[in-house]
Order: sequence, then structure tokens, then C-alpha cells
Amino acid sequence: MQDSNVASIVEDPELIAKRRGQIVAAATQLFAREGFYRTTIKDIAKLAGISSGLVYQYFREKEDILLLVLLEVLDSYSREIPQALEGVTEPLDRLLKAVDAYCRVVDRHRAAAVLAYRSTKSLPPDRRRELIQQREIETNQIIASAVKDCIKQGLIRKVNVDVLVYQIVLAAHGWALKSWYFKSRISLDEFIRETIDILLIGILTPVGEEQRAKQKRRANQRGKVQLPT
Amino acid sequence: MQDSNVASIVEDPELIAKRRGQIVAAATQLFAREGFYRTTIKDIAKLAGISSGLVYQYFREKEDILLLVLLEVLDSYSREIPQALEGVTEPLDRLLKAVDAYCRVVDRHRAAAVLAYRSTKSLPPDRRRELIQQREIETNQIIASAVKDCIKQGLIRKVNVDVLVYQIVLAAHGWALKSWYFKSRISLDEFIRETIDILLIGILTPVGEEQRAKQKRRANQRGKVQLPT
Amino acid sequence: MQDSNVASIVEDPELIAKRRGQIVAAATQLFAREGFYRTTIKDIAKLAGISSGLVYQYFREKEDILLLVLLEVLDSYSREIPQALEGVTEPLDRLLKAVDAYCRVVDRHRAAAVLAYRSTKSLPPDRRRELIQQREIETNQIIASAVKDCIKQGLIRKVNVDVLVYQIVLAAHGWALKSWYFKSRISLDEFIRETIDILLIGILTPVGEEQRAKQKRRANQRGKVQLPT
Amino acid sequence: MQDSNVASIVEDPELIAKRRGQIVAAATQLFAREGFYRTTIKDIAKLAGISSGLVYQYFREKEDILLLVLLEVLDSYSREIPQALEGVTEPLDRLLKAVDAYCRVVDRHRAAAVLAYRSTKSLPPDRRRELIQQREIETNQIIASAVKDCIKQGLIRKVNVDVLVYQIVLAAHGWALKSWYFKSRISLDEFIRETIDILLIGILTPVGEEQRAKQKRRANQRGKVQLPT
DNA sequence: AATGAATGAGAATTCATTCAT
DNA sequence: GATGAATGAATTCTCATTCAT
Repeated sequence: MQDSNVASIVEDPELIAKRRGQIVAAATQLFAREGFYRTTIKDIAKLAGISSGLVYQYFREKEDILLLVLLEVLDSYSREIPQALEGVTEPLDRLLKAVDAYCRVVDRHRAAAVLAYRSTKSLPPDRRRELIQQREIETNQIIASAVKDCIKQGLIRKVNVDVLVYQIVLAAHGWALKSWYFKSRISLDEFIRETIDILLIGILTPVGEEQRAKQKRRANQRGKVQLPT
Repeated sequence: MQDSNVASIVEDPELIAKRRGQIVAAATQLFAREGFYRTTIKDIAKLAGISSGLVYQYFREKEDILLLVLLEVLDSYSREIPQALEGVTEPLDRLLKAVDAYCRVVDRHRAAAVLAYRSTKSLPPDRRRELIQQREIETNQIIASAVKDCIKQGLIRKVNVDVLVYQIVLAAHGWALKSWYFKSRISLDEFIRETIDILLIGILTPVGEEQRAKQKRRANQRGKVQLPT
Repeated sequence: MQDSNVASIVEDPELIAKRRGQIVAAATQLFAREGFYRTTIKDIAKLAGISSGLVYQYFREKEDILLLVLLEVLDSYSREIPQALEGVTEPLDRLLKAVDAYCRVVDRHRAAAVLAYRSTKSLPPDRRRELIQQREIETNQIIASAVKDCIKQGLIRKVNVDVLVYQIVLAAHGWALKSWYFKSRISLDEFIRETIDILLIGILTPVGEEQRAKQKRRANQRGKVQLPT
Repeated sequence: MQDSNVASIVEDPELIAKRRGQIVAAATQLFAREGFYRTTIKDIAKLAGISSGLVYQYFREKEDILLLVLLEVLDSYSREIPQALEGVTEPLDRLLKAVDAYCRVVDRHRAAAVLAYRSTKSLPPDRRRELIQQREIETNQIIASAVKDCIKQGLIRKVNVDVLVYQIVLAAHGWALKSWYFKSRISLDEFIRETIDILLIGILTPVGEEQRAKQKRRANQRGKVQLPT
């Protein structure tokens, strides 16, 4: 549990790490289940097995807990995805593996992932929100650089990287955000497979030259689309 | 403003519609800007130009207002998208138009769209959340049926409809959810174009037979992907 | 109960006056008995016969109550002393009457008078403290102008007005501040009589010329003292 | 630092004296600047250079610190005034010197002097307050006996000793209590001179027999005043 | 003796909700 | 129907005091 601008009264770094760990773990659970405002400091303290006053030895205010909870989520992304990519060298393999890993991290931290969408606004709008956004951008870099490598090697088309990256990210988050829907309909493995399938080769059917040209024209009216010939 | 299981003390349906309209409009604005918990009934009443007591003649409790606000957002989708599709008959055209329309509706109600992600959990978990989810499923049907039509006519591949629909939906919502990122980087038109581009034809480069086979094999390891031959 | 920069949520001035009156009366009693910090809002509300929440419809924070309580005390001085002087025209008579009246006001508001000494520091140091001090200076003007009139007419010596006025004021306040001492030893009437006695003619014995000169010389060593010849 | 009924866990009297000295010195500073309730044990401990837990080895509770702080202030009076009187034998000289010394002690301990007025009520009303009052009475004895000596020797009139003593004491304290007023208007030396001037010979102008008789009559109506003939 | 982490009672303040007018 | 004053439960945060080390 890094400090991240969050002040603590206690000095001992080990103790800080331990206590903050307890508190953040409890808070993550409760924030995810009940939401930030419905969760009281007393609830958090009780679940963490400490007194409510002690929370304030490690966090200046309730919102600081939320901050660390959210940073934890983001950190779990930028920790676990690179880890999954270790040893994978082929650019396209790396990209696919990254998508796969992202979805699986989200799945593992499902509640926390949703939390990030729900509660970021509960932070005061100052540098703390920026902290979160900065972290999100950093995490996205992992995906982005995999995408760029693929483009560089001509493995994927020259698409807009920002849009593609967020398409991937949102799809992954979607597994958590819409788990109420997917849960009973599809497994994580299938979800990942289908998502990659669509992303990689699109949805259009392969068509004869004539058809394709027609399709292409129609699609091109919508904008930049350059169907492969 | 339909009643939607939300009880009111006042009888006159016209008055109910008018007052609820005022209140929901004010609440939408404030919930979007400040969040559900930070917004007080007094704030809403003041912005709506009525007294705080009067709110309770039209809503049993604060959460009922949120419910209507969220239903309003969802309704704006299922109202405006079909409207945009009027007169468009070709299935693929309809699908592309639907995506386009969805993104534009989200753009218009940006704050409200984000609100749906942030505040749904503020509703008690009972039938009210189901109400929202039911409505979301209904809205998604519009996209889903366009997809299915395309598949039926062989215009797009047999992809998993649920996954594709949510991919589209999340991409559209992404425009609002990540507007802090896109705002300074890309226009709505570009965003829509790029999104459709990726969805339609995927990201892989068109390759010679040999290459493609190799790619395909690799991709297939990841799951179902069946690259077109 | 004038507003004095203290904000209220309620608009109706009559109601404000009534409620603030209740609250300030209760608070005065409790602050005097228990001190500012030992007194809780709940205590005040209960004694005032209202709910604790209602207090915050008429005062923004606890310290605002203290402010009004203190201003009330000071106002009682500047209201009651001039009233006692009505019809008294002879300057010396006015001065003596003023001293007498001051002591009696202090006696009547004994607890509140002490409160002013105890709790002014509990106010935030900004303009609120200045407000109190400004008011004190204004009240002292009543005494000061009586003193000046006497001097102008040659009824009393040219003493330092500031010092004299505070001597009078402190003596009057002393009746409250040291009531634990005086209570069992002397009556208010006696106290006033003795105080005026000392102030008017000092404490030195009338002495023969020679003695007096010696005394005078000794006294003069201490400073400005100019014994009358 | 005498024990004064204040219990300590530590045995070694020297250590007790040293630690209590540190704590009381720090507390005096903080109480004076921030007030009793605004000052925390942690603040005191930090300023005293010890841990907060250690405070409770030398004081049973926070109020015990206040008690010692206040006793310290009172002791500084009864220590420094007699010291200033050393070698002064003439009764009137002693009285004047006592007044002078009192004002100067108050000036030196200005913050602490005010503290006594502000915080005595923060003590529980039991024997501890009595302890303070007893000490105050003792200090006043120094002034009182000087006054009595003067009266005995016919140097000053037979005025009410209690009233006169408190008049002197309050005037001296006034220098601290109203320093916000005097600070910019008068020096300590002037203040002392003027105060003594008024006390010694009163404020009435010396007048011809006829005038004086009139004045006397008027003054006498107010009470006991017996103008010297 | 000393430290400082831990406790938990307590207090100010807010605000959804009710109710008299 | 409408108003807005009144209620009181609930929550955050502070800090005196205790206690394990």
C-alpha cells in the first residue's frame, strides 16, 4: 500500500502498510457492495477488525480511503497484465494475451472494477481525480503499446489507437459492468473469445468482389472505413 | 412522465406529469453534476422552482426520483434511436445508423449517461434495479434486432449477438464515460467513424493466404476465432 | 435579536427573532453555567424546547450562537445604562448614576457578564471578535462621555479618560467576576457605594499642608500624580 | 512544581518536578494561545518534547494540567510581588510599589493572566476551583495588608479593604484583559501612573469650601462617601 | 520510565422526511 | 395543493485516555 499523497499519523511504514491493507480491503468490499456513501467508517472498521478511531490514524478522511481503494484497482491492472505478458514476445500474441489478461483481472476484481465507475465522482474534483485518470492512462499504455507494435509490424491495420484501446478496455470492463446480464448467459472464456473474435476480424462477412465493393462504398459513406481488398 | 410504479399523493394526472417533469429535470441536472448523495431534496426543489415539501407529494422518497431520472435516460435511448432509424430499411444501414444514433444520443445526454453508471447502485436492490435492467435490455433489443437482421441476410458473420451488442453499447457509453479523455483528442464524428471502422472489419491486416493461415492458427488458439478465408 | 451578520435559513423575521431569542436565552444560561465547550447543541435545544436540528435553521454553527449571546450581553449594557440616565442632567450626577447603573446591569446579568470574559476567545479571531470589541468600545463611550462632560465643567480632574473608564468598567465587572468572593461579604449597594467612594475622592487621607506636600512628593515620584493643594 | 494534590505515577520527586515543569510550560503557552479545549494533549506533549502517553504518568487528567498552570500563574504573583517589596518599609510606599509590581507581573505574564479568567471555569467545580480561589485570596492578602498598614498609620482613609483590593487587582488584570485596547494607546508606565493617580486622590476637583459642601452632599446621596473637609 | 498505537465515547452538523398552516 | 418550519436519526471526525511493548 503505497502512500500516494495520502497522509497518515502513524510513522512505521510496515504498520502503515498492514493497517491500510486491512482498511482498504474492508472498504473495497463494502464500497462495492453498498456504495461509498452507504458505507460508514464504523462498518469499515468493524470489518477490518479495528476501532473506528484507528481508521483516522491512517487516513485523513473517508474520501482518502476511496482514493486508495480506486488506486488499488488500477494498480492491480498494471501489475497483473504485464505479469501475464511475461515471456510473450510476438506482438500480436502480446496484444491478444493482454486483452485476455485484462478481462481476467476485471473478472477477479469484478466488484472493484464496477466501483471505479460508480465512485470516482465521490472524490473531490481536485488533483485526486487527476491521480486516478493519470493512472488509468498509464494502464492503458500497456494495451496501447501492444497495439502500436502490431501496427508497426503490419500485423494490424492503422486504426485509431485511442479508440481501439478504449474499445478493448470498455469491453473488458463490460464483463464486470454488465455481469448481471452475462452471468447467466456466457462464460468468461467464451466472452473473451467472442470479444477478440469481433475485434480482430470485424463483423462483416467475407464477400465476393462485387458485393464487397458495394458494401465498402456504403460503409465508406459513414467515414473513414477502408475495407481491405 | 409515466408513473412507473412510483406512487404520488396527488391525483390529477396532468399535474403529476408536469410536476414530476420539473422535478426529474432538476434532479437529472443535479445528480449528474453532484452525484446522488451530494444532491439534497432542497437543491432539487429550488432548481425546480417549488418547495421541498411538495416533492413528497409526487415521490415517496428520494430514491424514487433517481429511479425516474434513470428511466428517463433509458427512455431517451429507446425513443431517439428508433426515430433515427425511421425510413432506413437496408439491414446493414440500419445497424450502422443505430450505432451512429446511439453515440449521438449519449453525447447529447452525456451527463445523464454517466449518471446511469454512477448511481444505479444507489437504488435499493429490489425490483427497482430490475426495472432499470429490464429497460436496458429492451433498449439493447433495438441494436440486437438490427444485428440479427444483418446476420439473417448474411451481411455480417454469425457472431455472438449479446457480446456484439454490448460491445457497441459500451463503445457508445464510452464516449461519455471517457469524455475527459476524448474531449481534447477527437471529435464525436471521428469517434463514431473509428468505432464503426473497427467493429465492421476488425483490426487485422488483409494478408496473403499463407500469412493469413498462420495468423488464423495463432488467433484460433485463443478460441473460436474463425478468420474468413 | 438583530441579525448581526449571523445567517439564518428561515426568512420570517418575527420567527427568527422568536427562535433566536429562545436559543440565545438557553445558550446564555448553559454557557454561563457549563462553559462554551461543555455545552452541547443538544443541551441548548432541549432547554430551548426545540429539536437540535432546528438550531441550525437559525445559526450556521455553534460559534454563531456564542456571538449572539455575547452581543446580547453588550447590548444589555448599552440599552439599560442610557435608560437609567434618562432625565439626569447634571454631569456628575450622570456619571455617578452611570456607574451605579453599570454595576446593577452586571449584577442582573451576572453569569452572562462572566461569560464575556470566559468565552470571547472561543470565537474565531476574525471580524467576529472585532465585532465584540467594537461593541465594547461603544458601550464604554457612554461612560466616557459622562466623564468628559464632568471634566469640561471642571467637576472632575483631568485624568486619563481611557484608564478611568476601564477602571469603572472593570470594577463593575468585578462584581460579577469575583462574586464568589463578594457574595458572602458585601451587598451590591454597599459595593457600589464603596466603589464610587474610592473613585471619587481617592484613598489618601486629607492632611495638613506639610504632610500633604511630603505625600505628594512621594506620590509624584511614581508618576504624574498631582495632589490637590 | 509542587504536587498540589495532583497525583503522579512516577516516584522520583526530581523527575516529577522536571517533567511537570516541561508539561506545564508547554501547556501554559498553548492554553494561552488556543484556549484549554482547543489544546490537545498531543500538542502539549509535542511542545514539551515528550510522548503523549507520558503526560499521563504525571497528570491524572487534562484538567489537572490546567490546575497546575493556573496555580503557577497565581504563584508568580505571590512570588514576584513580595520580592519587589523587599527593602521597602514605608507603608504607603509599599502599597504603591505593590500596585506597580502587580501591574508589571501581569504585564510579563499577560497571556497567562488572561488565561486565568478564561479557563478557571474549565475546572470541575469541586475543591480544585476552591484551591484556585484560596490562592487568589492569599495573593490579595499581600495587597490587603499593605492597605491595612496604611490605614493603621492614617495614611489612607478607612475605605472598604476588600473593595479597594479588588479595585487594584482588577485594574492590574485590566492591563492584560484589555490589552487589545490599551496596546496602541498607552504604555505600561503611563497606565500604572494613571491608575495610581486615580486610586490615590480620586477624580473630584479640589474645590472651595462652599462648592465642596455641595458636591459632598450630592455625592453623599449616593451612599457612604465622606468627602474630606 | 517512555512510547505511540489503539480505543471508543461524544459532538457538531446534515438532511430526508413529516406536518401544521 | 403548496409551503417551509420542525424533527431526529445518522454520520464523520476528534481526542482524552489506556495499554502493549
